[in-house]
Amino acid sequence: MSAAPTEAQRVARPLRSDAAANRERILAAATIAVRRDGERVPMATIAAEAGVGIGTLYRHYPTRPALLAALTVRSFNLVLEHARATAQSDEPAPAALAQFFERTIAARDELILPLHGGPVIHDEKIAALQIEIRDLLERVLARGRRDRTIRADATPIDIIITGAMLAQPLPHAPDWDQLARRQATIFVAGLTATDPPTENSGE
Amino acid sequence: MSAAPTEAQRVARPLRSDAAANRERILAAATIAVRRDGERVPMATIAAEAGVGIGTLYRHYPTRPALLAALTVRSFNLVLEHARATAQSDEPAPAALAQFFERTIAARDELILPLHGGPVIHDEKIAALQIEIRDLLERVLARGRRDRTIRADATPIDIIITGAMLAQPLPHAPDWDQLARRQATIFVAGLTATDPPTENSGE
DNA sequence: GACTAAGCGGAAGAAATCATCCGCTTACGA
DNA sequence: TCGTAAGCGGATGATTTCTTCCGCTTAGTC
Repeated sequence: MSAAPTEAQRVARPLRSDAAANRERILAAATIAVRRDGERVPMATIAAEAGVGIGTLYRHYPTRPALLAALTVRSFNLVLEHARATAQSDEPAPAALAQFFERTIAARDELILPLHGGPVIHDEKIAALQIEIRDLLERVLARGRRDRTIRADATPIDIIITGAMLAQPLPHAPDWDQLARRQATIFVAGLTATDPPTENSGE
Repeated sequence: MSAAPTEAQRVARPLRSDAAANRERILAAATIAVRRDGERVPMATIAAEAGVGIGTLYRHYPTRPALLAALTVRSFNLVLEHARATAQSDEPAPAALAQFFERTIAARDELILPLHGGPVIHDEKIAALQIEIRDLLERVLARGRRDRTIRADATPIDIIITGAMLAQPLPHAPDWDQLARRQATIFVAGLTATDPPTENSGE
């Protein structure tokens, strides 16, 4: 035991450069393939399109769920950055949220978000990211509620779900970009508080 | 040729009663299975859950796309009924659209709508149904535009896409019902014209 | 009740996909 | 430059899934 390098040393060893590059190519190819063919796209297809052998793919991601989890983590990390920018924005809350949707739409080619049916991915990292995103968005919504620019019943989940929907691959709609932007605009308009809530009794 | 029954006679022959019942069970089981496991759920699973042999499944729907097309046709037919009811409603346009979404959410366990990624289904019947639904919704929107209750840039595609999103299976959200209804409410609020458009110049 | 064509079911061969294993190659530290 | 451990790749056996085929059953008819 004492002769071996410590755990920390072994864990800290960085990937060899070719391995790191391959990992990146696999993630990029997998993102495209999954968006195009769905989450059951054959592993061999992903490997071929990444330009690596099937063995290499399986070494980096030993199972399909592991690969899908990696794609999802990467996607939520991107969304998290957007949420951070949104939370730090000085704009009024509705404009900040509109920017959040706009960023999500712009980045949608990179995003694999588990909205569609299929096996759910259980992963601690993903759960943690979701919570962090939720909290950031809640902060924006709370600010909007305080200055009466956001309706009282809106929750961060509403924002996340709508964002995920806007990021879905929609093969049939060539003008999906324009469509998505209008959907976002309409939704943000709906989030905006219509009236100062003088009438306090909910239904 | 002259000795054989005419085409019309053969085409018109109704299904034997057990065959009709099996077809119905297959469609019901397939709807549940596809919503639960995704569109690549094994045909054998569907057959088993329908309580029929695999051979029976394949006779009714000789390929997976044929089965998926049947599910989609059935779903769009349901949506078409909702669209008809919406078009005939005397309510103001926003309330009528809210009802449309409410009906879609209530029926979502029956709906297989091709929003998620995966192979697109090309089918004449489906295309025709989509057009019919679109035209009905356009009528409602036009009415709303005329009396200034619906924003000018909303299109029927916006309504259909949002409806399809609300009908998606979302495995992780146990309170998806409540969530979906709030999403619909927010979206309808966004559809509502904010101001009489006295200011006519666009941005 | 008996006949017949429609329909059923599931065994089985074909095809696709998964996931491993190990000999070869290469990055990188000395 | 050399040594070596990390990494690569694809052939391959196992597994899953597809789809056909045909003998048996049954609804509908006379």
